[in-house]
Amino acid sequence: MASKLKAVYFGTPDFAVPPLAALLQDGRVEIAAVVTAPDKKVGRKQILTPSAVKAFAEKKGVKVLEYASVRKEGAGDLKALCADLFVTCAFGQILSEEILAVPRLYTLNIHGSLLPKYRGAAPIQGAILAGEKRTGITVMQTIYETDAGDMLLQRSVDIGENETAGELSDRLSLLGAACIEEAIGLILSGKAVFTPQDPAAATYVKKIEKKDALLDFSLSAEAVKNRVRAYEPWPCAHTFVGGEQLKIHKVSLACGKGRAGEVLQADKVAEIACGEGSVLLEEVTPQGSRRMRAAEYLCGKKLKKGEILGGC
RNA sequence: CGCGGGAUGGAGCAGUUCGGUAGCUCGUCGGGCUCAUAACCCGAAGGUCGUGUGGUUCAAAUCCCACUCCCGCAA
Repeated sequence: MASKLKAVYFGTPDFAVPPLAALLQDGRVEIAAVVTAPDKKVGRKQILTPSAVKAFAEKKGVKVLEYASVRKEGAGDLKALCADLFVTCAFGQILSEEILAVPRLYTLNIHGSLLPKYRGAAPIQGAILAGEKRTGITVMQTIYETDAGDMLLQRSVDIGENETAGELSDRLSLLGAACIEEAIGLILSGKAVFTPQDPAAATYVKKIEKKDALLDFSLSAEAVKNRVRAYEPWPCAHTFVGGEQLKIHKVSLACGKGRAGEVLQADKVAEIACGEGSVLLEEVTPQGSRRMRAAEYLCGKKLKKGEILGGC
């Protein structure tokens, strides 16, 4: 067998860990280095915390390169590694043409959607927001234009009716690991064929922001449910009850009628009217409290029938 | 020292401003009603009010001090 493929892995969050783990176990590949974002201050205590990928790589004894901007600082280091392959996965930074040209073979990206749909920073949330029943992983060339490179392979999965972005992300992450393995096989056997994306079918998903998670009950019940699923576990859909934030982790559909955001029932179940239909709150986190089931929340009598939720 | 909320029977909360008999909804248990029920009616049990054998006081869930744990914001 020929010498190992020398690869550099670019990734940052949890999603990028399983594919890295797969490559590290793969006898055909040698990971020369992992490139990730610098440690960030995290949590109430603002403790400097390494990225998930960095923590994993260090545990495995892999060389870690950290850059606030790999475009500006990393080109020299990366050239010196003489890599055959770059693999990017939820890296969070755009690579320059100069860096993309460094590896001897390809720069591949593992993307969490069925391209050309849901290009961009939040493909998993994008698919859920759109009410898709199916999504998947695409392995394609990383080019300067965001997620627009020619595709090497694609694998799809069903999206569960009640699946959250967090759950789907975990599954796709594992699928991504399998896909990159398969991609390595194709490359080594000389069977790699790259298919261009149809630019006309491309859609983009912007990065999710905290403010996106304030629920708008004038949308249809189904759209509200999709938002709740897409924003779980972060930034977590929420509304306001009596001036206090109420995070909403899980809802189910119902068919009540009322003004958008109106509390239709607050006795046995918490039913909120939407623009079309209604939703039953299933799991929530009141401000200053812990996550709880709707039935427990209702025991505290914080929610009153007829009240209008939303705004702040 | 980043800002803020919280800890009260098994669960979720009120009561703390202005100290004075431990309260609500739900659950549990017993009984009743019913063809039947997670529904309804009657009754009961269950709490060192986070910790300190802390301080003040005739008297502390409530005021003061210290500590522990949980959570939201911000990143």
